[in-house]
Amino acid sequence: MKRFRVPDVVIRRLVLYLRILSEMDLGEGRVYISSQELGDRAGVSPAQVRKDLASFGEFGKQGVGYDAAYLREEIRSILNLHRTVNVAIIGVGELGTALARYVSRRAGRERRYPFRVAACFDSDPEKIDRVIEPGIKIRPPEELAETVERESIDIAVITVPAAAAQAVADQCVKAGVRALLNFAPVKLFVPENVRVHYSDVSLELQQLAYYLT
Amino acid sequence: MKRFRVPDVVIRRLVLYLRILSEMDLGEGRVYISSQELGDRAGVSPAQVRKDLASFGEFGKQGVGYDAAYLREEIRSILNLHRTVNVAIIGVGELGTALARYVSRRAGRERRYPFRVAACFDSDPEKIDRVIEPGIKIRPPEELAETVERESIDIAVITVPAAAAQAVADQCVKAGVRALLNFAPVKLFVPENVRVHYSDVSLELQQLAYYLT
DNA sequence: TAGATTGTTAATCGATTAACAATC
DNA sequence: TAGATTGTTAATCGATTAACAATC
Repeated sequence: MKRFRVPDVVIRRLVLYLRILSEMDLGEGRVYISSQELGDRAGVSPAQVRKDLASFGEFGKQGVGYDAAYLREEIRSILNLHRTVNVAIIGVGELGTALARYVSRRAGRERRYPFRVAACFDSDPEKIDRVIEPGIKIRPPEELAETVERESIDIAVITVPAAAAQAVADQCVKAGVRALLNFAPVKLFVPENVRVHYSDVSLELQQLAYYLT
Repeated sequence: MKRFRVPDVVIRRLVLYLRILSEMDLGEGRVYISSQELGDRAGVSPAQVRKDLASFGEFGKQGVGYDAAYLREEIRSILNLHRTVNVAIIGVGELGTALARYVSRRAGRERRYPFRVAACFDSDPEKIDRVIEPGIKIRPPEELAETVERESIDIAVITVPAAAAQAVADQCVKAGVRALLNFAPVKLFVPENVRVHYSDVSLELQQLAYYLT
């Protein structure tokens, strides 16, 4: 599978499909879902659904549709969600705290939620050793490199002030982290083998403002 | 300006250009910036920059570039950011609180930041009347409609649990809100004259997981 | 003037949609 | 079998890039 490079936007929709399949109640027997229905629920065309899935293999039966439970597990595999994904949160302000708790609580609740908050960091000496959630203690930035190594950190979530974000990103990259989720309102410059996603409230608000009136 | 429909992705980049121009130090005299430099800083090609701007008019001088301060104000106008944009936050858990404080503090600090947290809502009776930031008191959901009207709410930020998000969106739409920023991990179905943007941490983490290995 | 950079058109690239043979 | 739906190819659509005349 994945003979060719698959566009980002396809991966994004795969996550949506997985979510829909995970929320479906698959009580008794085999449940099939058509590209039409999956598309309706995800807000995309049936052709899009079929094409997206076809990037990775043949998962359906003509005339019948897709076995929901089977497709769900196939997508989980494609997305690397069958193993634990270790996350570090850098910057434990209000947002960082909220995210750390959200992710760790959800992991505690849902058996299939693969993300684990493996570490949290803050540069404020006052906060070091504070426990923000059972099992999650705030560490100082000096311990970043060794922790990334020891805990096999896969993704660093950056929730520090904008002015500090690039330096934090540099440290993460140096420590070997290959995926960043940046909440600071700045573009991060990283080597091309490192992937950065952004979550930027101010940007969203500013974009939405355009569509007013 | 805006003779034709401008793609969403252009508006998104306009926000980036605005941010870069706003962060530039425009001390003395006229400062010019070329599409090359603006593009470098925003991470897009110079041709892209010129084409994006050309959707709205002619802002540059051949052989010279763009007057940074002038372009900044033009983009601000295009994006509707010259007037106050009123925001309501629905759901004042940890994330909602963090966002309310972030936006209102930034508005207090930056003279040109146009967003105002005009109201906050939560359905928990315990939280009603609690003040989360000077001038921002939590209101009960029953007051949503009248508040949207009275405060001219432009954008509703939805930070309620996933199970409640669609109902909240319906209420917002009914109350006349035309733009939503949804943090709950669900697709919202709204009339087509209402715009929804999403900020979805779990989705981003799941998408990033794909690129590991 | 000469050099630089815009605004714009044409060419390219890539993603979405339509359509239908294959087949369950 | 007949009806339904997939997987896939071709057609369409739209966005990005390249190139260059206009012009500061």
